[in-house]
Amino acid sequence: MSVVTQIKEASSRAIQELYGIEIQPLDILVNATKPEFEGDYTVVLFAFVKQLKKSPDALGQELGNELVSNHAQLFSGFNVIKGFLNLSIAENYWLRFIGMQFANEQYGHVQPNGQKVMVEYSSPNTNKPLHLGHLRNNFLGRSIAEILKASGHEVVKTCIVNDRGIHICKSMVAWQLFANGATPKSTGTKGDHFVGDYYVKFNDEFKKQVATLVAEGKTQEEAEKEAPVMRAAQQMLLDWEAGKPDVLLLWRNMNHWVYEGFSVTYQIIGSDFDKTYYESDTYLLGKDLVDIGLEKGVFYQKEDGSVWIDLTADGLDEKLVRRKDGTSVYITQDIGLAEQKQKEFNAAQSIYVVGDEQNYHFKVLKLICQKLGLPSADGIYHLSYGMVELPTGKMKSREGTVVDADDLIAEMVAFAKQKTEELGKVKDFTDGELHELYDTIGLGALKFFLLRVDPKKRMVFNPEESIDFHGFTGPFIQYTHARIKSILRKTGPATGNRQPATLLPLEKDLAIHLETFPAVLADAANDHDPSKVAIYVFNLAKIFNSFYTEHSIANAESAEKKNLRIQLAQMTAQVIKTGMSTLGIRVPERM
RNA sequence: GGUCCCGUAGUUCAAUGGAUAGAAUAGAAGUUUCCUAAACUUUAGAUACAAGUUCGAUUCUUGUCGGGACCA
Repeated sequence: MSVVTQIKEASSRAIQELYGIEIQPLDILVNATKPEFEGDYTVVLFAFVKQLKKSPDALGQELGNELVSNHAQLFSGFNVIKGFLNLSIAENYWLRFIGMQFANEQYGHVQPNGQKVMVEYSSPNTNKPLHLGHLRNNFLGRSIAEILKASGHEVVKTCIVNDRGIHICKSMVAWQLFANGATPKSTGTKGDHFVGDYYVKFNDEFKKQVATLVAEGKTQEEAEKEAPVMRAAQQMLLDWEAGKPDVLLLWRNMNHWVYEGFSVTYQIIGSDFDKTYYESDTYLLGKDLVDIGLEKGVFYQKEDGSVWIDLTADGLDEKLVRRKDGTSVYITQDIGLAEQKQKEFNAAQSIYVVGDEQNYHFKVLKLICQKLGLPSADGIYHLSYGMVELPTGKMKSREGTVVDADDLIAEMVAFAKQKTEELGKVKDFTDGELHELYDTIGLGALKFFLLRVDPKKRMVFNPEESIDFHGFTGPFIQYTHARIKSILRKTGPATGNRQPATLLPLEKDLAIHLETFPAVLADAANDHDPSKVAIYVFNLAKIFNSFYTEHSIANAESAEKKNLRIQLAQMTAQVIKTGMSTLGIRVPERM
């Protein structure tokens, strides 16, 4: 049990003992004590002074006495300042903690709790390659899956591929017009980029045709409707729905090229899925649910035959669920897919990693599922993340300001190579080891940059400044790990039974910080927020670096000190490794 | 027009209603006969504005201004 939890529970019991009043441990606020005061953890008393009819000072003294006398192995003393009860944790407690955990490779992992969680992420369109925004999605999805696993959940990772619709038809039309039978192979192009290029060509041609039509006297709107390439794309979609063999063949080919390209990128960034759904298989789902909803009175039919749900009582609008021509809409498919996933996996929780422009959509989706009585409805959670913007503003594919995922990764890796060569610390590495190191550092920097921010918030990516390996970055943490490993190679491992009697302040800081790791992971899992782990691991590395410059490990004052410091170093490396792995980031042995 | 989100150092990010608002970076000044200087130490710098709620507000409420998203 964590120290903070122990303090909360002990305080709750003490208040019960002293005053006969029940206060839940969860309602007791415990913070790390500010550095300018004496103590390690602080109980904030203001919240109870009214209820207990005590002055903050008297309450602090009484509670402090009660806690210290009943838990001598945990607390070594206390002081009260204003309404704050500052508790000092016994040094022995930290020493015991380090002695018990320093070699535990599973430290931070929780025993399986039998709860199954689905994480749907990535979810690309098949008409263009991945960009920076997709990377945030992929890193978040992968990371939250790892964090949930570490928290004892069984995780099923899924992906829904948007492989049908007007967007892919546009690429298909352009390919027919301009490709002359070219393929990714014949042109030496990565498949997703190849198809994306035709999507761009379509738009260029479309613009040209619209301009011509406008020059001939059409309105903009008419021109956009009548442009031959647009008509062709729409016809293509109808033909696809009708199952025209040559259209289906082309569609399969182009999607296949895209998947080949994606799989290369996924391999590099570490995205994988237990189950991939394709919209071409799922887009008709949910139709039967509309009828069921009508029967149940959840939905209603308008005179024109269209079917709606009235969500005004829940503070939302009325929402269309089936058009008057009987075709279903986006949300209907999602309800159908939610039902199918539930039948297939029966997960308690279903997390959708999707951008915040769909906040409303997911509110509606969850509400409708609840009203339809789907068993999985309450477990729907939209892990909503903000857009990644450039210093110049939004990325716009039309203006060519989109940051391509493959390009960016290549740049990061190249920068890692350049920096590594400048420093010249790993000249004895083989070519294979070097490439692995560059990948580790370059991708580590990129992943850390995108994960260190609260997912909900929009963030700015500055291509020049964001490629930085100093400070609050992945490589900073990787470097700390490598340095620890280098020490451990020289000192050999710690033994369990030799420890000094006391701790220096920097040693204690490390121990305290290491002790909170499981709580941080639990917090990150609860809030679906990998940034908490990122911030934690960064702080741990920083504390270690201060400790490292101040105190020698290999040449410590005594054999006991040396052993303790090796234990601390070993455990720090372990927690960095575990923490970074939940972010999908590897840490090198040397760099 | 309606609904929702966001405004914190020059910049990029922190801060479950709690003590003097933390980091990083950019700026200034230092640290290498000693475990990897991709490091460490010191220094300066911010809650958009105005009310309210209370022992206490970056956090909650209302309004203003600014930015963004969604729904037609």
